[in-house]
Parts: sequence; structure tokens; C-alpha cells
Amino acid sequence: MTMRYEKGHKETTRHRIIEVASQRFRQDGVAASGLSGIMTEAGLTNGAFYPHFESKEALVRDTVAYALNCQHEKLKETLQKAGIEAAIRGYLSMDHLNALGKGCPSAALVPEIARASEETRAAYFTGLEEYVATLAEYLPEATPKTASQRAMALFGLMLGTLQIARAAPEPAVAKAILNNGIKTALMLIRENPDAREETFR
Amino acid sequence: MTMRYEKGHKETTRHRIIEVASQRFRQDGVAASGLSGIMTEAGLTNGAFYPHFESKEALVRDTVAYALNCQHEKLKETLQKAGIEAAIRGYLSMDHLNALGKGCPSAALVPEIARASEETRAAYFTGLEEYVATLAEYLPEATPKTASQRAMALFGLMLGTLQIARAAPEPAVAKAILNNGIKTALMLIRENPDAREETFR
DNA sequence: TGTACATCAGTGAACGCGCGTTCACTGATGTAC
DNA sequence: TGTACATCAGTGAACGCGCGTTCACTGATGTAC
Repeated sequence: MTMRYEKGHKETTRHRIIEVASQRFRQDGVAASGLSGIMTEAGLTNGAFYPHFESKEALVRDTVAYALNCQHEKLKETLQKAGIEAAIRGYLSMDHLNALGKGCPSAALVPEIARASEETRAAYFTGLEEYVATLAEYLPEATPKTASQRAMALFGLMLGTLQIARAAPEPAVAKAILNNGIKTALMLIRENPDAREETFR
Repeated sequence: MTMRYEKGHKETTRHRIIEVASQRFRQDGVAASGLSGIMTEAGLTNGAFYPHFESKEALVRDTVAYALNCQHEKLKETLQKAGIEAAIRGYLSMDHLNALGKGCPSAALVPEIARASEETRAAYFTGLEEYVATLAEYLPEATPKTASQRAMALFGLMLGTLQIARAAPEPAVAKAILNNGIKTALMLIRENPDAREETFR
């Protein structure tokens, strides 16, 4: 058995590259992040990239899936410990707004993902559906289907609101937008759409 | 008076560059769009860029402001002719989803704008506030302040939902997400948040 | 009327640089016999 | 026990290319006298 490095060394290195990439992609965007910079930060040289990944596109695919999974794990923990209102407040917080590189990959990258290959989009979307499904479990909806629909809209609101707040040139304005988003999101989860449907029909 | 070209020629050229850039930036992203390509599509050579703009960043700033203004004009027209429900349905439509290069600049570019210089963000945000203010005029809220807050959350929902739908690998899934967004957005504008506040307090 | 000069939008070659990708190589470890 | 060879994660120089930016120049028009 050949074993220059300890068992699983290559997997560890690969994971380190993904970890670094997941931060840099979110921080600077995919197109603006170079592989050389990522490899250097991972403590490697240029050439070591290709034994691990077929191409930059392949790294993007795997990195997006990884980052989304991390975000999902964090969400589960918050939901279990503190419930859905806390999850919403955490997502729409100044801490999250300022933690671009470690925050929600959707908020940082979704337009770039939408322009990516179908494989990358498929990888992203699988992760997203799982994420939203977890959110749906904590919604007080009548049926799983309405819960899942409501969760998707709720996440759209959270995602869009965080992105807009991040573009605001003044922190005070950003904060006001986030708070307004929280208010509306909470309203959204406490309304039962089916129960109300006849009200305005 | 020196006048090689008809009066206003330079302004026309400048406008043409911005027009081309506004499409390419939305289509491919700012970082992935080269100035050479933009200038060629505008029927000019590389070197003609700098008599018109100080830098790529300056083009981004002016282009984002321009595209947002165009979007704002279109919104006004739709609202006047067909009302807010039609505006929401138009925004969350497959036509808009597929018209990336001519669609909402926020949906295509907001994470890149959030990473841009403070000047670019300020230019964007001014346009965004005007856009959302117009939306607010058509909301049945008690006060201008609540209307403007509701409009911002509504736009966050529309923006996030369109972006997520664009990332979906299958059109049928995208369409379902858009329809779900419409349903929730309509519910949002027909609910009066202040009137309901005591209901769950 | 003719000539010398000024203006200036746009040309197109060139600058240095970093990109994604390739590849011959290194060197530490293990195996074969 | 010693020597020849295989393995393979990682090295680092090099590839062609397109990037944002600069600049000497063109050429059509107008002005001066």
C-alpha cells in the first residue's frame, strides 16, 4: 500500500480548497475570484488545483453545494434551539449582513448561479429545496404543500431583503430595511393563507 | 464653432455605450463583461471608451442608474395602465425571467452592486428608493410611511423570488415558484399590517 | 480665395497583468526481489 | 540488507488569452487672416 501522506490526506486538502473558495466566492463573487488566490490561501500552488477538480466550474458546483449545506445545518440548529422567529431575525440581522463571506450563499451568489451551467444550477437547487423544506417544517400551515409554498416565498422575501440592505450605502438605512423585512416576514408566517383566502374573495 | 459631428453626437455615442453595457452587465454580470466587447457592440473601438468614462467603475455607476430608471419608467406605465396586481404579475412572469438582459437590474446585479464602491451603491440606492416609492403609491396603506415600508418588503419578495426562479434548472419548477410568489405578494398587498397588528399581539 | 492652424471624436496598437489551464518534474513513501 | 522501481500529492514555470487602461495618431471640420 502506497501512502505518502496519512490516510484521507487528499480529501482533507480538497475540503480545504472548497472551504477557502466558499468564502472568497461569497465575498468577491465567482467571476472576480481567481484560482491562484484561492490555492495560495489554501497553502498550495496553482498546479495542485487540477488533481482535485476538473475545472473552475466544477469547483463552483461543489462549493455552492457545500456552502448551502453548511447554511442548512446552521438553520436546523437555530430552528431547534430558538424557533423560526429567531431564524428570521438572525437572517435579517446586521451580523449576517456584515458576514458576507460566511453568510447565506444564495444571497451572495444567486444571480451568478442562475447564469451558470445546468449542472451547477441543479446542484444548487437540490440544496435549496432541502433548505426550504426545513424552513417549511416550522411553519404553522394546514398542509405540507402550503407550508412548502409559504416557506419558498418567505425565503424569497428574506433573500431579497438582505440583498437590498447590503446594497444600501448607509448602515442605518440597511438596518431599517432589515427590521422592516423582519416585521413583514413575521406577519407572513402568522397568516394562514388558506384560512384568509375567502376574506378577500 | 467647431462641429465635426452634428450637435449632441458625443452624448448620443455615450448613451449608446450605456445602452449596450446595461444589457451585457445584466446578461453576463459586471465582472464577466469586458469593455472591448461592449465597445465593439456599440460600433466603436477600445480607445473610444475613455473620452466618455473615467473607468469601468464609472460606467457601472452610470449604467446601473440608467437601467434602474428605465425599469422605473416601465413600472409607472404598467401601474397607470393596469394597476399593481398587473405589475406584480408582470415582474413574476416567465417573460421577465427569460428577459435577463432587459429585465430588472436589481434582480440581475444586486450582489455585485453591494460589493461595488460607495458611489455606485449610492447611485443605485437613490434609483431604488424612487422605484419603491412609486410602488408605494399604489398600496392601500394607512400612512405614506407604512406604504413605503410595505413596498420595500414587497419588492424584496419579488426580487428574491425572481432570482430563485431563475436559478431553477427546470422551467416548470421556475414557473411554480413565480406563481407561488404572485400568490404571496398579492396577499401581502391586501393585508393591512397595522389593522392586523393587534390580532396577534 | 487660399493657406496655416485648432479642435476633437474616434482609431488601433501597445502596456502590464492576472486569468484558467497544462505539464514535466520533485521527493517522500512504499513494494519487489 | 540493498537496490531498482512504482506511486502520487504537490511544485512551479509556462501556455495563450482577454482584461482595463494609455497614448500617439487620424481625419473631417471649423477659424484666422
